[in-house]
Amino acid sequence: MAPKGSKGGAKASGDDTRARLLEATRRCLQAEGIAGASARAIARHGDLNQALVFYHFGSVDGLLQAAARDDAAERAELYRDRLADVTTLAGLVAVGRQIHEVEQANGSAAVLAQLLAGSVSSPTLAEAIHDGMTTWTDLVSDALGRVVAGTPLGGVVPLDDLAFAISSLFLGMELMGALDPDVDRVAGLFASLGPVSQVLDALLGAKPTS
Amino acid sequence: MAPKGSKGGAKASGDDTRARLLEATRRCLQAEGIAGASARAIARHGDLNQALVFYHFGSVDGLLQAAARDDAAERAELYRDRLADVTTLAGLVAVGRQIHEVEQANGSAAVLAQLLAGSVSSPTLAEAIHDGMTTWTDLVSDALGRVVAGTPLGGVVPLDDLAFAISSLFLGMELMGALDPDVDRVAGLFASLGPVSQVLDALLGAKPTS
DNA sequence: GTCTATATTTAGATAGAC
DNA sequence: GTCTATCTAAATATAGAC
Repeated sequence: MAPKGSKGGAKASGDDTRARLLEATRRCLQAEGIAGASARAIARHGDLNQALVFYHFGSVDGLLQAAARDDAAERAELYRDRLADVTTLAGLVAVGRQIHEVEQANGSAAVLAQLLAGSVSSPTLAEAIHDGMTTWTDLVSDALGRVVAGTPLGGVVPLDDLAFAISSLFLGMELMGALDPDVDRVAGLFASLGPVSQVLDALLGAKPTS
Repeated sequence: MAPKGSKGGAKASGDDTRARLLEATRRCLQAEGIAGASARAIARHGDLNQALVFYHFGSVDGLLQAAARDDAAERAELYRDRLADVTTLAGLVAVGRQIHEVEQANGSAAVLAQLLAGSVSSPTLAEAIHDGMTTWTDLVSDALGRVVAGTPLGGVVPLDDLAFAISSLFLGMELMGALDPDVDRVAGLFASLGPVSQVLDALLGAKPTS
């Protein structure tokens, strides 16, 4: 299953190994957390050799930074289109619900939370996360702008502050929701937030366009 | 400054050491994160001997559990009265703002976030955090109940789900806000959320009692 | 209860064979 | 590029002196 032999013109070269290391990092962060994400532990999660971490990324911290940037790019890619269609609060909640479902299978918010926890002792990791976060909050901010446009809240709501809050909400929920995995509180929240958002849309006089 | 001699009838006994270890744990989690919270690192932050961790708490994980329970108790103590007075959304936002200010000086949410990050690899730590979290979310849930009572949202809003969301929001904001400590985004959010909550209170026809 | 070793394991990181 | 072997530092945890 591991493509290490010389096969045709395929590059058995390091690009594949780098990708596998990044994927192993994600899985390790989910299973063991940032405190358990050693070079050896990461390598185990991808059936790789521990030394490859340092050959390809210089250090464990370097690998974590790369994972942070890689994850951010993938996240933006995944949700850009969905968020671009949002024009109402109910629509935003619906997309949030979808994102949570993807996230459940995906675990990328859990990974991000672990990376954030690790960033307190690594300024370089903090910077890598910060960079990736802005592209994400920009997407949310644009969606919010369309939601409040033409409502009494237009001009009153600080879009970027609220985008920051919504992003934080997702992250925090993922962290707290992991406390008892039996009940999916986030799913429950979105389910009952549907009706609430419709009430609020009505109160705000929103005009759905989609 | 360290009370280690035999002084009058004061107990130079272990109670004081336990408290100092717990305080050192808080400081260490804030400065080094869960990944750097070793017995030695914690001891350094309180000018204590590394072996005391194991004598008093059995293991590093045991100390982290104790810190989680201790923090939860202190948090409930601190905010119970403030939240008990909340009857409007604007009032809730105002209290949230106060809590954030205390938190800025205090750092307890940052500590909690680190403990949560560590809980993925320690079921016992997860349980300790979970226990402390419910008393906190109960307080928020009660406050929310008073806010929506008599508004169109009464009966529509699931109080416990929303309390979960609000608690998650605080936690996530603290994590994300640490990314660039120059700008206090949380303070900015609360500042501009004041007017918004007043608009919403008006829309909901809330009748302030305080 | 507190300290000084110390035994044991695991961590990050590198050298050198292949 | 990948692997084995290895150096060094740091971790958990304990034993035993005080």
